[in-house]
Amino acid sequence: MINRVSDSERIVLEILWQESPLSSQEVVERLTDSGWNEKTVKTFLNRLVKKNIVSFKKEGRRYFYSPAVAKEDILSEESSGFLNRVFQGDIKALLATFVDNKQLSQAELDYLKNLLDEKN
Amino acid sequence: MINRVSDSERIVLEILWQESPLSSQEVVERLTDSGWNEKTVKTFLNRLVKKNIVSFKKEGRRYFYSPAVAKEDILSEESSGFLNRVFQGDIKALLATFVDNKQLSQAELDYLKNLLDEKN
DNA sequence: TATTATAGATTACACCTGTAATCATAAATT
DNA sequence: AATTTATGATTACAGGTGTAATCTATAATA
Repeated sequence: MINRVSDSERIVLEILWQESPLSSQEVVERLTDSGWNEKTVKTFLNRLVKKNIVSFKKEGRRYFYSPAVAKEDILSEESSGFLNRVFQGDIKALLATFVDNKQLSQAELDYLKNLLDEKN
Repeated sequence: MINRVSDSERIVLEILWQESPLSSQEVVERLTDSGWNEKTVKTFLNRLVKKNIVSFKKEGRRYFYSPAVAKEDILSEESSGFLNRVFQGDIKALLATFVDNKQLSQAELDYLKNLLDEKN
C-alpha cells in the first residue's frame, strides 16, 4: 500500500523524521555533506511528495515539508520485505546472519537478551 | 565488489544454489510456478552471467550454469547493505524491529537466545 | 516600476529492472 | 541435404532511480 522509497529518497526522508516541518532550503542545508546538488535534493523531495510519503504546507511561495508516514511503519515494511526477498521468510537464518556477521558488543548482546526476555 | 543482484535475478540464483550445474531448460522447469516466460528466465540467467554471479560450461550448443558466488557471501553483503541503508548501521534497532515485528515462536526465541549465549 | 533572484514544476538522460520478442546459428529431424 | 527446432545473443520498451538543468511564476530589490 505504501509506495516504495528509494535509497536516496530515504536519506531525505530521514532528515524530515529528525525534524519537521522544514523548508526545502533547510533540508538542503542539512544535507551539505551528501555532496548532492540542491536541485537533486529538490527532486527527491518532489518524488517523495508524489509518492505521498511526504506532505507540505504552503507558506507564501515556499513549502514546508513533513513526513506523511511514520518511521516505524516504513522500517517494518522494509524489514519484512527484506526478510521475504532475501531470506525467504526464514527469520532464524536472518537473525543468525546478523548476529554472526556484526560483532555485537557486550552491551548490544545484553540489550538483545533483555528484549528476548521481555518477549517471553 | 560483488555486482548487485536484482530481486528476480536472486530467485533464479536461488535455484542454482539448490542444485547445479543446470541447463537453462532445467532452470526454467524449476520455475514454472513463477509464471515467467522461458525467455524471461533466460534473460535473468544472462544478466547473472554478465555480472559474474553465475558461470557456465559449454557442452555442445548448450550451457550448464552454476553459481559463481557463495550464498553466504551474498546474504552477508545484502544484510550489511540493508543494515546500513535502512537502519544506518544501528544493529540494535534492526534486531528490535525484527523481534518486535515478527511474532517469534518460542522455539525461535530459544534459538536466538542460544545464538546470543554462544557469542558470550 | 523594472529587474533580479528564488522556489517549485517540468524536462533530461543514462543505467537498472521486469518482462519478453526477435535474430542468428547450430543441432536434430525428415 | 533441406528444413525445423532449440539455444544463446541481441534488441525492445516502459517504469524507477540517480543526478541534475531548464522553465515559469512570484517575491524581493533596485
